[in-house]
Formats: sequence, structure tokens, C-alpha cells
Amino acid sequence: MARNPEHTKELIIEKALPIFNTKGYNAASISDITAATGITKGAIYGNFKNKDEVATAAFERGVEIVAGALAKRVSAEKTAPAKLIAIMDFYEEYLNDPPIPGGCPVLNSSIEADDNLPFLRSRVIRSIALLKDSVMKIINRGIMEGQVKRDVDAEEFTNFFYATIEGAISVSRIEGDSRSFDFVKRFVLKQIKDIST
Amino acid sequence: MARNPEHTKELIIEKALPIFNTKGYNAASISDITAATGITKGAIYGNFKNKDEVATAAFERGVEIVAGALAKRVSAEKTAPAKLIAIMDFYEEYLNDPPIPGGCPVLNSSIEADDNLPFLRSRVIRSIALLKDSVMKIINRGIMEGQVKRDVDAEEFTNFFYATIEGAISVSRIEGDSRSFDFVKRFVLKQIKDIST
DNA sequence: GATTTAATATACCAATCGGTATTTTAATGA
DNA sequence: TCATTAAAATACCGATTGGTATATTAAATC
Repeated sequence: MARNPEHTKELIIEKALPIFNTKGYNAASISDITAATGITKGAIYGNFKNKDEVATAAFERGVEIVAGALAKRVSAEKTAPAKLIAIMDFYEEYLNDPPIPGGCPVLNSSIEADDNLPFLRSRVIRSIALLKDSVMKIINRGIMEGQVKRDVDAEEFTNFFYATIEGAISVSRIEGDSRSFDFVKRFVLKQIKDIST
Repeated sequence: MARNPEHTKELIIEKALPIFNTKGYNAASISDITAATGITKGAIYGNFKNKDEVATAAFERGVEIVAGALAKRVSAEKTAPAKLIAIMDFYEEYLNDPPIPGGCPVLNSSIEADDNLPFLRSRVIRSIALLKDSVMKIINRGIMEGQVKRDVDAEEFTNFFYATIEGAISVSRIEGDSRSFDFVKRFVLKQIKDIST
């Protein structure tokens, strides 16, 4: 044996993530990763079958980071409305101080993977389902616990909530200004209040 | 002189648009365009300085098509609420039967251009501003004409409206299913009703 | 119809791509 | 300490990239 393959694998994922997230799958090259890691091509292909697998690992890591940070913020709140507001706050901070350079990996990969990159597409779909599901659970529990109005359509609100956040991030990111996101946030907060008891 | 350069230019833009829109700037190659047009590299570089200029022309054409079709639908309606509903209908049809393969060029280019492709970024920003402005004008006129409540924040609603549509398109496209968009549409229609007098 | 000239086609360029085969290096076990 | 073995470094591969220089072709002018 030699060196530590787990450590190198970790290093590759860690450095590849911001590269894929900013440049996208196609524009990001293996040599970008060797440059960022200080590691050679041999080390990469010794630990990953091909570029797709590196991209996949990077994407999953990105989702882990986002979902993890999000879960932490959500679980810190008790009521459903407070949890939803926490999600909005999270993404607002995400925009101003991104934990992963390049924006939201789910959104980014979504655009690039929809028509091409089927290996990524399925993972993006799964991640979105996961995120939506957690929002829906918040709302449904909120209904059960009497914090959210009983006549609220959880699936409808969840889809609005998620789509709006993704859209607002994309707009604010291209504009390079959080103004648009702030407007959207204000609107969404009103909606949260509106479904609250 | 020889042949018709305007016609070739048109052919290039026409064929390059769906290629850039589906594959993205980086994955789309000049040889993709020569294959699609039946034209050679010489003809492309005789009519465009470089790949960036082809991509720029294709993007602007994409915006023209979308904005044009949208304007037609909007102008067919008289009241502000009806115009906003027409926009939702337009994008729903856009999803099921896209006039430009690959989804919304503004959204797609937005994701790819934000960190890279500064030459595209400025154009994307301008296009978004244009689209938002037309929505805001609809709302403001609706207020003046008494179809929209006077206390509605036009800028806030516009930003919500635009971000939500973009987000819903991206989600539904990656899912390959209009279900999510339909949920969002239902929610947005309620909001339109809500701001109407 | 020959000449001119602009438009397109062809041939070619260095650079880079993802990927592989081979060599070197480092840690382990005897 | 030396052989073993696995990991990482190096060298190389064909294919493709955007772009250019040159050759060809077709239309307009005379």
C-alpha cells in the first residue's frame, strides 16, 4: 500500500466541487482539478473511474453541504412558519456568503443536466424531491400542530416555495445583487404569514 | 460578391440557437453548427468574428422569439389580471411544446453566464430587466385602471412573478414532467386573483 | 465572356480534452 | 532490510477544440 487513498479521494471531491459548481460539468476539466489539488491525473483516475464519477461525487457532496446546513437551521426552529422563514433566511445568506462558490449546485446542475448528462439528471431529480419533501413535511406537521391553516394545500405551497427560491437565486445571482431576492423574500414571508393560523 | 451573406448569417443563427440552448455555450461546438447547417467553418468565421459572437446572436434571437411570442399573447388580453394569466399560460405551453428546444434561453444562459461568460451575462441581465419591466407595467397600468388593488407593491409582485416562473420551469424541466409547474401555476393564479379588485 | 471581388470551402494549426499504459514512489509485512 | 504491493506520477494516446491562412467558387461589373 501507499499513501492514503481515502484522503486523496476526499481532497479531489473537496476541490472539484467548487470547480464543477462555478464552471459547470463541461467547462470544468480534469486539469482544473489537478491544478487545484496539486495532485496528478494518475491519482484522480486511480480513485475515480472517469470524469462523470468525479462530477457525481462532487454533486452529492454539494447537496450534502447545502441540505446539512439547511437541516441545522430548520431544526433550530420549533413551529412550521418559523422553519419556513429559516429556510428563506438560509438562502438569503447563501446568496451573500455562499458556502459553495458558484451558487446552488442543485439549480446549476439542473440546468446543465436536463437535456444532457443523464447520469447527473437522476441525482438532481432525487435531490429536489428530497428538499421538497422536507418542506412538505414541515407544512403538514404545521397543520397537524395547528400552526398552519387546515385548508392549505401542502403540495401546492411546497412547489411554489421551492420554485420561487430557486428562481430568485438564479435572478439575483446573474444580477450580482440581492435586491431581487429581497423583494421575493418579502413576498414569500407574507405568504407564510398568510397560511399561518 | 458571391452568394448571400445575410441568408447564411440567418441560417447560422437559426441553427445555432437550439444547439446553444440545449447544450450550453461550452458544450456546443462550431462543428455542431457546421453539421446542423451544412455550412463550413469558413462560412461561419466569414460572418462572425468568433464563437462568442455566434452565441450572442443566437441568444438575442432566442430572446426575440420568446419576448415576441409573449408580447403577442399579452396584448391579446385587455385587463392586467388577464395579461398575467396569459403569461402563465404561455410558459405552461412553452414547457409542453417549446418553441426553442432546450428550455428558456434566458434561464439557461443565466446559469452558465453568471460566473463565466461576461459577454453573455450583461445581455442576460438586460433581457431579464426587459421582461420584468413589462410585467411591472402591466401591474401599474392595472392599478391605474382599477383592475389591481391600489396597495399592491408592483415591484415586489413582479419579482415574485418572474422568479417563480423561472424556478418552476427549471424544476419541471429537470423532472421531465409538468406536474410541478401546474402546482405552481395554480398558486400563482390565486395570487393574481388576490391582487385583483 | 473575361475580370474582379466577395463569400464559402478546404487544409491546417497549436492547444486542450478525457483517458490509458507505464513507471516511479512510498508504505507494509516478513 | 528487503520484497511486495498499492498509490500516485509521468508519459503518451487519438480526438476534438476554436481559430486562421489559403484555395476555390460564384456572382456582379465591364
